[in-house]
Amino acid sequence: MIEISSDVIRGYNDTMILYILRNGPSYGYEISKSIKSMTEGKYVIKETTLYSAFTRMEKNGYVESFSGAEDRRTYYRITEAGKKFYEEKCEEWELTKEVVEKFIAKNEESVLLNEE
Amino acid sequence: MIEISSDVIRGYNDTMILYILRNGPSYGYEISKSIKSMTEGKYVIKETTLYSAFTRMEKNGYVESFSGAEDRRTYYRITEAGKKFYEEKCEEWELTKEVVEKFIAKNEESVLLNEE
DNA sequence: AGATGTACTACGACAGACGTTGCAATGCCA
DNA sequence: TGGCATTGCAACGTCTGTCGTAGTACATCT
Repeated sequence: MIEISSDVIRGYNDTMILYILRNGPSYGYEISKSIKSMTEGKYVIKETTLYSAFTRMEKNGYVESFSGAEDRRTYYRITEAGKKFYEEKCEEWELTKEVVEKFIAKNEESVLLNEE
Repeated sequence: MIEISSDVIRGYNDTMILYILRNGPSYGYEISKSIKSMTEGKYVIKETTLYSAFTRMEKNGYVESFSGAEDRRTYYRITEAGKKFYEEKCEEWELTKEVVEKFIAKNEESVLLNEE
């Protein structure tokens, strides 16, 4: 069973969270459920990772927190800076993907190309 | 100018190095040149990152080092364990890509889908 | 009453990346 | 011949995001 290494996702947890918040405010537990269902259970964010991402992003001005009126939850809303950051991350991802894929062998093809 | 964040590549530096070593033994400086040219300068691995990757991978048994007969370089050769590790990383990458891409908006399309 | 789910916080450890520095040999150009 | 760039590597310490562990508290279900 192959698992996603957190080292890759590292730095993209924020992006995932912001993606969800672009559809409206949400809170920790709901976001973690969203991520799990969107990835069909392939990726489940750790609670500590999630909440530390909130504090980091709030400090950076990418999200704002507010208390729910009827419940004890802490909601988060994406800011303009957060949207901008998200879009930059999307562009960065395209570049990263392009770079990494040059080093990925797809099913045994062309092992001996010896490019340089 | 968008730059690749090291947080994404984190954990894939080893994979890149192993990819190159699959074509035969090499040494630090040559590998860094290869990575740079293969990515058309889009990614340049830091020296410290490279050499610390060598020691880590040697400790893990993914590479073996030996001294060049004619020069003062330290060469590295990929081991069977290294090849196996590399192939696992390739599979992991496919999965990671699939997961991350669910959270990437490609050029303003479908911002309001609200999937859940 | 106890288990499970919801919702969040605090603390500390770990590992990979990276900045900085240092050093030594070589090549080259002026 | 002097100086500078390039090659090639090692040691040190710092930073940051992730994650393990633990704890709190309330709600609901059995």
